[in-house]
Amino acid sequence: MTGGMAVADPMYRVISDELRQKIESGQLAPGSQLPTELELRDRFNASRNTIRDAVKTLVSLGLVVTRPGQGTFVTERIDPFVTTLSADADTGFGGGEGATYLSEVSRAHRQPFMSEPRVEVLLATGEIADRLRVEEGTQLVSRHQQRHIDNTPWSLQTSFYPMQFVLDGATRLLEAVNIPQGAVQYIQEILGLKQTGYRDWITVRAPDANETAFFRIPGDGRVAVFEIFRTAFAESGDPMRVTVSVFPSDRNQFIVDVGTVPAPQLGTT
Amino acid sequence: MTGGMAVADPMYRVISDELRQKIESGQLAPGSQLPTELELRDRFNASRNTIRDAVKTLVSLGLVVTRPGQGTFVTERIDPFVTTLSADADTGFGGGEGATYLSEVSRAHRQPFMSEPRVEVLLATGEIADRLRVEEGTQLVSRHQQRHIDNTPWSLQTSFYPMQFVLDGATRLLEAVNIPQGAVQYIQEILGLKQTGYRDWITVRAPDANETAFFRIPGDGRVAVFEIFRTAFAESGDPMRVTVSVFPSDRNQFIVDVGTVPAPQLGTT
DNA sequence: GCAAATTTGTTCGTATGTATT
DNA sequence: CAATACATACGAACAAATTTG
Repeated sequence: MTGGMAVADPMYRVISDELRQKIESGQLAPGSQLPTELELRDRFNASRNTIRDAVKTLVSLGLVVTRPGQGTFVTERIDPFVTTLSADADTGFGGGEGATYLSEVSRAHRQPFMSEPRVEVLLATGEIADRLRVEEGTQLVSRHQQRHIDNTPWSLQTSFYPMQFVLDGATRLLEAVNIPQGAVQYIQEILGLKQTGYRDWITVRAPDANETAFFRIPGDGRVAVFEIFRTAFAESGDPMRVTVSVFPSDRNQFIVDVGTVPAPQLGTT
Repeated sequence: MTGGMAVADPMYRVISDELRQKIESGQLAPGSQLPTELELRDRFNASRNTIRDAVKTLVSLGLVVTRPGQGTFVTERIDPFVTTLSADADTGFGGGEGATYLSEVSRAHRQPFMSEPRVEVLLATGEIADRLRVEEGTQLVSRHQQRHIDNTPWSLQTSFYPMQFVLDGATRLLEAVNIPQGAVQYIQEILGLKQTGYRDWITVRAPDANETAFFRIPGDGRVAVFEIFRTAFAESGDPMRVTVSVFPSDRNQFIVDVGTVPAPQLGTT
């Protein structure tokens, strides 16, 4: 342990701290414009590059956004969409997916939109094979969808099913069309395979290039994404489906109810 | 729409993309050192500042870490700790807290450590008052704990109880000592108030100054934190406790089980 | 519709500070 | 103490996006 006196913070940090304090105290309101870089340069008696370093840390913290040709603005919070992961445990239908997804969103007075699926046949790779408990190289059907709410890109979802389901008669899994009653219900109707539960595995990571483009978030990883692996189980205890959903963390929150919980109060924080 | 030809990416982006590809393809293994800034400057025929911009975007993406005096290294993944939020629904005890926390961690062959609590009496503020459904300004007891695993800082946890619980006899809530059987159990024993369920509200945000210091994560928001609000409900349906837990997203993942789910396979992704 | 002004983005050069080996 | 490597800071020039006159 060296103890000793603290060294002075670098100048860009002092500047960003002062601006940060002004933002977090509300002195600089959300949506309002910061002084321009040249104004800040004069005000703090620093070079423009040092000002830019200070502003960059604020950008990194998600406190401000910069717009070329316009200026730097205090971030406006997006009204978050809240997904209940533990919805409808009895029916085996999960929160935030398929048929339940649409009704959940409508309930919050928002306009949902779900793209037609992109369907592929592919070979199981490490992570997916692992979760589905099949051999690597097993043939799978993947159904990929983009989901929007109020014209804002909201999530990317890909479900993986064993190709065997199709061979056994669930041919609509291969059609690039939404399944009205939901794939879970469809599989039960055709194959008699009932989903009795699921496990959600929640992680957070930096977005890849596809995700930054679709969600329109910065390409430098400042906005992380949730990646939720949902493994659905049949009565036998075997996995019957894996769904991978990606949500930008700046506009998504999740709820998990355990035990007896009163109905949520809409509009509550 | 202007259509038109795509303009060339800036140089620092071209450089970071090339390095990124080398890292993600495994050509640069985790833990290995990148060429120094001066070497990269010569290799890419750019200025050192431009190289630094490229490296900064990699840092921002969490792909590399820089160490002054040493060099730049490919990030090594931390073996994540996985918390089951839906644990023990029957008993009303939640995953990842108090008594269950210790046993859950031990099960994974890790060494847990929980600090003695810092206890405070304070007035309910907006967010907490809202979730506890009490008036702003109501007196609350807060119990704050730091939790480590294998000497790595793991989470910060603060629980809020109505001060009335203490007045009604649950005086140990005010003592800055761990409650062996857990506060939930203690409250039930003393007050006969049974926790019948809880709601977890999962968000992700940039860490504040305290959190960056405790978790030893960079102060610029590159590593986000989970913030999980757990509102616990009594039989009456009224909230009896709010617990706020903060976890760095680089070393934590969460599981939610809904319906019938087979036991987890340890060591599985 | 266009040109000028404004504002942020990229790139270079240079010098000095700080941490580690 | 010296060498190495990243961190901070300044100055300068030009590019690209946007707004304004």
